Amino acid sequence: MKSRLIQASLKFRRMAMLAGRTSAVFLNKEMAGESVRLLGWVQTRRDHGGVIFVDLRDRSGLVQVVFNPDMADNGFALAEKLRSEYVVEIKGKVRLRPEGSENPNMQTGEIEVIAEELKILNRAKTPPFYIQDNIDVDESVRLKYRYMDLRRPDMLKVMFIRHKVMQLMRNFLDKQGFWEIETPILMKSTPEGARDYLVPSRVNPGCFYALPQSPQIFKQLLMVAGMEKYYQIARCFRDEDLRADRQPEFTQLDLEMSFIEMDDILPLMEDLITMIFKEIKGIDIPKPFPRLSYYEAMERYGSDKPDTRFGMELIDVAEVVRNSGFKVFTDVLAKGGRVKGICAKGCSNMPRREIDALTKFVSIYGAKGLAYIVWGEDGLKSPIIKFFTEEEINNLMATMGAEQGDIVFFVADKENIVHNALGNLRLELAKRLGLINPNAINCLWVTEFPMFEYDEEEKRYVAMHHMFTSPLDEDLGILETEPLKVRAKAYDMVLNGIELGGGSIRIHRRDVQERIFALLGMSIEEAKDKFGFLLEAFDYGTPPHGGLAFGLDRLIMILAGRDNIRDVIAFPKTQSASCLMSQAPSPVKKEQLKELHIKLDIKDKANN
RNA sequence: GGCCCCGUGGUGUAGUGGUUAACAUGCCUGCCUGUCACGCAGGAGAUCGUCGGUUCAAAUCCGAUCGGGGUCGCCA
Repeated sequence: MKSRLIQASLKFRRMAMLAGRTSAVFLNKEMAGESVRLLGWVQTRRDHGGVIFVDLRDRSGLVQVVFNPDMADNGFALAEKLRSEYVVEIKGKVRLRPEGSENPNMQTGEIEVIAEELKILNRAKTPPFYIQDNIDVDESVRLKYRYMDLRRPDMLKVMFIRHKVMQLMRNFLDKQGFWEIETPILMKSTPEGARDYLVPSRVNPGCFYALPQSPQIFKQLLMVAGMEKYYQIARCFRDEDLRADRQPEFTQLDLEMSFIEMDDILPLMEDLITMIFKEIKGIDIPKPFPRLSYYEAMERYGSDKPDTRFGMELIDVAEVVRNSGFKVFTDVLAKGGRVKGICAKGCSNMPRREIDALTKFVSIYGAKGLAYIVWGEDGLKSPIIKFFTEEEINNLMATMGAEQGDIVFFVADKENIVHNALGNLRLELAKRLGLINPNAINCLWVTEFPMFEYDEEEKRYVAMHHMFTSPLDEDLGILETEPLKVRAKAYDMVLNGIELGGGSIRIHRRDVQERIFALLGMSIEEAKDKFGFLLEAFDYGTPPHGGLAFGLDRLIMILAGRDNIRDVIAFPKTQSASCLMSQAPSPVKKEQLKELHIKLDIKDKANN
């Protein structure tokens, strides 16, 4: 990875030179004897009484500056006053370090700068934590002093990668004929999907804008508008609970194209992503990416974003156990549920308490139990073995592909619970057993998502992707009769089990769109109220179109080898959606609320 | 909204009923001409997140609350 990144960073070093300033890591042996002007922060000061060493840090790296007592203008006395994070300007000469005092651990360790002039541009309070990599500091402290945290080389590197990726995307899409077009941040609240962030309108009392969950509707309107190829690096807002890979505001590479089908857009997106991995990491990802149907992904991996860097697939054992004497399994099957298992290779010596822990683990996902059979050195051991005949057991172990030394685990329940529980158990076991090669990059597409899911709470169908997603042509006939079987022209790109992006081919015919609205239990009037402008637009010559959006933060997270997206966002929010640095959100003055015609209805907390 | 983990000098930790609240690092002062996590000597720095309870006695036990993280639900 380094070569390309360093090549790229050379550019900003040249820029620095133009400003009459030299970046720290630009200095090298060949520059010995040259006069330079350095600007940056004091990393460390080592005061030996008669000589002072200062490691000067700028965005590019570190260089050692030497202060001797014979400096002009009292420079040495000034150097004695230097402290960590002071901002300084140093003029001096580059020279090779005396023999034996080179520092091979430092990129500029062969040289040093003899200071001739020192100017303290600004002093600094003692930093709350070290400005260096691999610090062990509570994240809340880092977030409170984010501007300090970002000075750390690790964080600078992440920000640089992020910048580069955005430039690569823009270049790539520009060359492909995409136009970068901005869409409104203040827009109309729409039903479905995530909870909106609302913004009150002062001039329209009682009315609210919503911040976009994504530019979805506008990008479709841009297709109606004949832009043909649009993209935007767009900020999106969703007022839902946070996770390690979810922030209330996040960034998407959003794009849309006219006159395309799935087979036009998927290869193009593969080109984009593989190019980025090549440029940033020097990794070649083979194309085309494998495609898995949603059905296959769920059946084999129990997930719509399968991590296929390892096997341990889910295996259906319904036919083997259907007529057995084990009521837990047979009852579930009789009620239309599923019984599936996974085989953990070489785990037969797993201690009982660990198996109990796994049982607890699957209960998180609603599984009522975790059946298991251990195939140890002295044969099979299991609390459930007594319910089966020998033939059934042999059959079961054969179906599971189990051998001596393995454990097989089973979950019996409703289909979604079985898949969710085993899918996550599979990942958990892989993590514990170290089955995942951390350097592997594994990309695939999941396609043929169902159009609808049934929402038990609302007692109606809801769109799985969104309500503008086109059904597969061959499934249009069963739209009203068997809606749950209708598949969508929707696709997700999955990278190492992380959903990187997703999109769909959109409905461009009004009649189909109205049938979808009807199925979602939305009357024409309601649809007109919510999306009238879009429906109306569709009447004026809408081209077939489709698109996709990538989660930029997640992509950067993977590229930078991080395990949460806070680390790749300059100023992220905490799990409670607040900013520890700026203290947002915060109460506002009564007058501000009054102007907005808003009265608060909360208990006692912060009621102005 | 549920479950789990965490909260002690600036930072990271130790301390599981009675301690002068310990250690490392950082910080301050002095000394030191080749260090690079410089070294040496000395010093300052903590109402143990907050509130309440139990107890003769609480950093320690209990309850609540606040803050941070993970996760389920939720969210593409």
